[in-house]
Amino acid sequence: MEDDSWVPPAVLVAVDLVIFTLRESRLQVLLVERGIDPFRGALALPGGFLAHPEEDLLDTAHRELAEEAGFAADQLHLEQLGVYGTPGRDPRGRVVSVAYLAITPRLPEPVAGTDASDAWWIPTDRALSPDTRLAFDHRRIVADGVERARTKLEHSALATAFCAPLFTISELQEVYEAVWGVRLDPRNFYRKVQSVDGFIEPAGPVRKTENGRPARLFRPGPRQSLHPPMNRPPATERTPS
Amino acid sequence: MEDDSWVPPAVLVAVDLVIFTLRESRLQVLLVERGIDPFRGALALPGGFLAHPEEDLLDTAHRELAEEAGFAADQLHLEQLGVYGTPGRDPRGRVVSVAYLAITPRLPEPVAGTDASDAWWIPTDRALSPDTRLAFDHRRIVADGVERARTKLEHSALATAFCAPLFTISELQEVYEAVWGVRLDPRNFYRKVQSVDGFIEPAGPVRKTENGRPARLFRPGPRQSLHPPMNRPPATERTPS
DNA sequence: GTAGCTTCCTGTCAAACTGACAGGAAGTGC
DNA sequence: GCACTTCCTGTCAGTTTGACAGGAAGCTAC
Repeated sequence: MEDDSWVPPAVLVAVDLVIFTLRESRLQVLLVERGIDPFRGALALPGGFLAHPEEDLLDTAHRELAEEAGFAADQLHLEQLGVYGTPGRDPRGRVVSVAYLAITPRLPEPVAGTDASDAWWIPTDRALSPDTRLAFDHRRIVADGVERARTKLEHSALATAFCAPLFTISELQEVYEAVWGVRLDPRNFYRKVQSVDGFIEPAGPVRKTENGRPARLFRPGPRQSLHPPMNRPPATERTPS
Repeated sequence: MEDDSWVPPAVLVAVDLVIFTLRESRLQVLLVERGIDPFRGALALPGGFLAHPEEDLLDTAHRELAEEAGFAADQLHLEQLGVYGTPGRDPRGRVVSVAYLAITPRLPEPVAGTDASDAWWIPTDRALSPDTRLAFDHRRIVADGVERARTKLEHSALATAFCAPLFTISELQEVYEAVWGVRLDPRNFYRKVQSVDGFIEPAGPVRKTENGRPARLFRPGPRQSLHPPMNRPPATERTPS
């Protein structure tokens, strides 16, 4: 500060994406196999550096989302997760990475026509298990993403981002059960979810078939924050069998 | 990506601090008057660039905290708030700023012996009012900080960070009332706050005098997350007279 | 000392919410 | 038709919430 000729140091800024979806009733995250060093062969979050010095961070996230996973901007939830800038987290040099949390409904095909062709949906509990090797500090970032999703489910309408535009109440319950790793009583869930003011609203008299009695369809309501919040049961912390 | 000679762009990384405290029963934020262009004379959050290319972000935050406000590392709560990297937010060039949220108990002297001598505690509602000119996008950052504090008060023990090591229940209530901008019933607050498991614990038979009947003292409990959460009343959104 | 003031703390009560559970409604396949 | 599925409505006891009464324990004024 005292030295007028002092110039602040410049660092590389990257964007990493934690993309969540629900598949086979489990919370899964999109990971790519790295084709280059460092961490060649390890799994990593999709992401990359700013394309040019004036690219907005959110634009970078959207661009990577399209390039690496083929997602259009408007079909998913996207929010900032945090910054990860510990020196030494990237062996190539100082890289500050901005992590974004993206949530998408289950898509017809896993990952189609992507730039990084070696991309897979991995259940989060497997991604976080000790014997899965993740590049950089991406294990921590995934863990933070899971934690964020868990708490946001309590007092925001985030769960609907996992669902198609129209969904049934049991589909919504499936989201809560998968992310929280708990079983919920369908009847109490049914009552609760409809009593929270602008959470979900009925979508016409339309119905839908599968196996049993047809279920009513709902769409996301206007409310983003839930009052009163959804009640997370005292953590059995076991994935529902 | 296709061009092997492509080099990712480097940008400047700064750290900004949203430092909250409680003074005169109001939530206040520490702002400094800028002595240099751009935004000379406007109010801004304390902060600065990385001192050297290998400085950790959290270290930068602690260093600025000490330099600009004279706070030691261990006497306050510090957490990451978010990243602000819109191109054009700093007229001098591309700057990506990492905002940290700091919370400190009320201190004997406002701001003593600081580097930036023109620092003041400003009530947040005044800082956010239209006729206060804040530098850069700091208005947005302060607003995000307030919002973060409000929601974290609901389901974390953050409120105790505003208090001295030992505090009374009414002091704790004062925090909730100031940050939420609501009046709470002391009797219900008293009951609720003690029923939440590890939130606060009694600190000896010690007492303390002021004006009326002496109050029992408490210290922060081990629990960081509150189950069940504190209940935020349906937003009158008026500061308590 | 007592009256009057302050703030702190305990207790009560009705309304609302929660968790556990019974059982009927509306589809499917056989 | 029957068995089986899932969806939806209801009941009921235990807990939590919000509103409020009133006593306890300090201070100051007289």
